[in-house]
Amino acid sequence: MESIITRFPPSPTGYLHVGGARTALFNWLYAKQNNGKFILRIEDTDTVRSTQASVDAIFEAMEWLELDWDEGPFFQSQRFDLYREYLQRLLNSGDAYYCTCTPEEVDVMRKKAMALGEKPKYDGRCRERGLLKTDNAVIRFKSPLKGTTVVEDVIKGNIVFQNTEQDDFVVCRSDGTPTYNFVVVVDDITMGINTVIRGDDHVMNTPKQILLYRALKAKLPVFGHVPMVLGKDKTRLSKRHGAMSVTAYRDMGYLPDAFINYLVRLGWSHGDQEFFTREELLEKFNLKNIGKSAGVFDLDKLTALNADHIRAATVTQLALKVRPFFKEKGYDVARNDYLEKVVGTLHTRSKTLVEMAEGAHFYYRDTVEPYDEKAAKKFLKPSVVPILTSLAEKLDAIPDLKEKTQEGAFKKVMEEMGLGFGKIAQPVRVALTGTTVSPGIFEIIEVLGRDRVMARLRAAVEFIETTG
RNA sequence: GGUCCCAUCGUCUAGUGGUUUAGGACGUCGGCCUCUCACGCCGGUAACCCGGGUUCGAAUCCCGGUGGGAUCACCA
Repeated sequence: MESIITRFPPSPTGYLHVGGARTALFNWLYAKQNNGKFILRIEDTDTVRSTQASVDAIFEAMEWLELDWDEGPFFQSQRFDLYREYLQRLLNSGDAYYCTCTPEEVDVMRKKAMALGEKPKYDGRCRERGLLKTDNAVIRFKSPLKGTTVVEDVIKGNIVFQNTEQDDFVVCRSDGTPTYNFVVVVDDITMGINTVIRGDDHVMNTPKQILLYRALKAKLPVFGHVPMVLGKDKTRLSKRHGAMSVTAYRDMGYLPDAFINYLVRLGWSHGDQEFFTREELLEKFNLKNIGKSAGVFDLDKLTALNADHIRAATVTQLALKVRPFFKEKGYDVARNDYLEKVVGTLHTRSKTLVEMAEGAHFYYRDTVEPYDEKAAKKFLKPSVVPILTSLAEKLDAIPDLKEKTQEGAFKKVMEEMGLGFGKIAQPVRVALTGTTVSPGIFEIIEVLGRDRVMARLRAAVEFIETTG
């Protein structure tokens, strides 16, 4: 069997968005799991809208998602000679012709057809005129006048198009540049692409492309059109729905593996399984189980999945991923062993890396003040001064301040004061972290270390005495 | 408007004629656990778009309707 060759062909007119990332992912998974090739091709024939910044943004996003390509990136803007050659073939075989109608004239044809209640299209008036090349001529493809063109879609099944619906579309503009449907076909043929997985929005292009394949006497690839990703209001995902750029999700603290897990699961299933590692995806992904209907992008579900992936990761892996977020917050990340300890306490309680960075704040501040106003009001009252001073004393007497060794100190204070653990832990938590929400008290004390624990306990007492 | 696609809980989905009082996950609600918040655990809520067929039997097959989406360029 010939090996699978897929491609991802973004046009560099913006960042890589969610829908694009998903088709890239499907192509990548399918190629990789079949020991095939995944090719990256930049469709930059629209020189006006294409930018280098967009090309860079696409690379950046692909890198974050860890989608590597085996060939390319190819740039269509550098392949014009090839397109010209194929254009000539079409002309030579009589499958294309020059047309001198101006855009305005074609527009009139469309309007006229529309007025008659017909489908707006070019009427083919230059089709048999045998025109030669002139300055403002375009080249049109000679579309069959009858019959049907069938798209055999591996996801949607057979889709039948009447050829009468097709008009003689332009394959080469009057300025000599080739158009999209033509270059795609030439590229896919010459790059040996045999599997085309792309968005739903391309189905209407497919019959045109099939006609081109036939005229060029090339073998058809397997087509698979994946449904769109929609926003909450069921319309095409756009800026209104929040972040479009894939890298925005990186910046919001999502793990790439969680993100691809979510993207694949949106529209594809493997029974009831929700959580997939990258390796599992590579193993289990298939075209057959891709659904036919569009899916709504749901941030809550992504977040839940992200939490699962965070929990499944090791502390070492997480430390590596969260590092940039800590840096961003101004935390000193030089000491990796400390960072890992911090991450260890936040591991199962963070849904995103951003959340983790926020939760780590108190570990990296010299002082915990100013306290959260409500927390201080509720827990840092004169009545807790004896608790804090007594606990400080007892903790200080413990030579090795580990999670396990602290219990005795707390017990003694509980007995002395005749209070439950909760009554003691909360004020201590506020004293050590500044808030009422944090990891467990014992963990915090161990990670913070004796000096800072003592200083913060003392500071809290001082705070109570000066404000109280 | 023409053409094309789609249609199971709010959302992602399982389900391919009977094993289904339609299952799971996210969300949501309630409870338990507990040093706070989470996590975890337990439980509740909630769906086969409508109408006709086919069949002993339909979420599953067929037709029609409705609804949603895509696309109609010398853009990709």
